[in-house]
Amino acid sequence: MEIKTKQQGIKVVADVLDIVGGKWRGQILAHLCDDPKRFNELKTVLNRITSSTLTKELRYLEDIKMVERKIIQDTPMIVEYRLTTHGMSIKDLIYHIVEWGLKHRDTVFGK
Amino acid sequence: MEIKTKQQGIKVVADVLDIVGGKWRGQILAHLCDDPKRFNELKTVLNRITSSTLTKELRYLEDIKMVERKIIQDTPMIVEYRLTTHGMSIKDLIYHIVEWGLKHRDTVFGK
DNA sequence: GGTTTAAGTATCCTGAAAACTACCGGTAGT
DNA sequence: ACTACCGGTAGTTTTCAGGATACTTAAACC
Repeated sequence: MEIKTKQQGIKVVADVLDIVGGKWRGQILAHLCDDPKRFNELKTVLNRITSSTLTKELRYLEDIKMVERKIIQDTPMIVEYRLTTHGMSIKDLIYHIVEWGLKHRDTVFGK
Repeated sequence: MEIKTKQQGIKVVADVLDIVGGKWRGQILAHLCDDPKRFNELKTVLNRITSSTLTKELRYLEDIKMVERKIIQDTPMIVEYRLTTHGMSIKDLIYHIVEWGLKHRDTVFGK
């Protein structure tokens, strides 16, 4: 659990940004930080995402054990998505991202 | 400089990930954390990036004031890229990214 | 019987990011 | 004269994430 070489550190950065990157994954994780959300709740709050894309992203996040899908009720179908215990660890990182963004948005986003 | 609403926080996350996301930008910034680097140094260390892509990414990072381009010598041409004082602030965030990656890579990248 | 709601699937399609290829001007080396 | 190095630019092509659109299953309400 340590950086042995420079290149190794860079690879970690690339890998993490691969998980959290893309148009939606970061936002989905950020939304799940607070509390579990149902499929259509996520769909509403993530303006303009389509069902198929949301499904794809959620399946990916499940695969990497960040998010779990829980069927709350069969009929009517109620499904809840929440961070796994492991996924919770992303909260801190997201907090740091928001912190940096708030401090530096003006310079970077040119206002 | 504060989060007023939930949606605002999410937008910050999306914006930051937009800067640092993509295939190369995070890696370029990570490499520049340690010390300034010349164009071809970056090109070598970022395996498989092409000149045109590297140029595009560097211009973008210049535009948002994260990186500065400095002509060290005219002939032979020597150009150095370094983080701006402002850009230095990303070091901490990258450190947090690496830290999270090292702790969680095994679960997430399935080993 | 028709419509609505929830949580999706299945296809096809598009647009933007990145790759590929070729080229430039100036200099130094052989 | 030829080649290689440095830091690019220009134009085209490929790739694939994400978007658009339509459909599904099962129950519940009107």
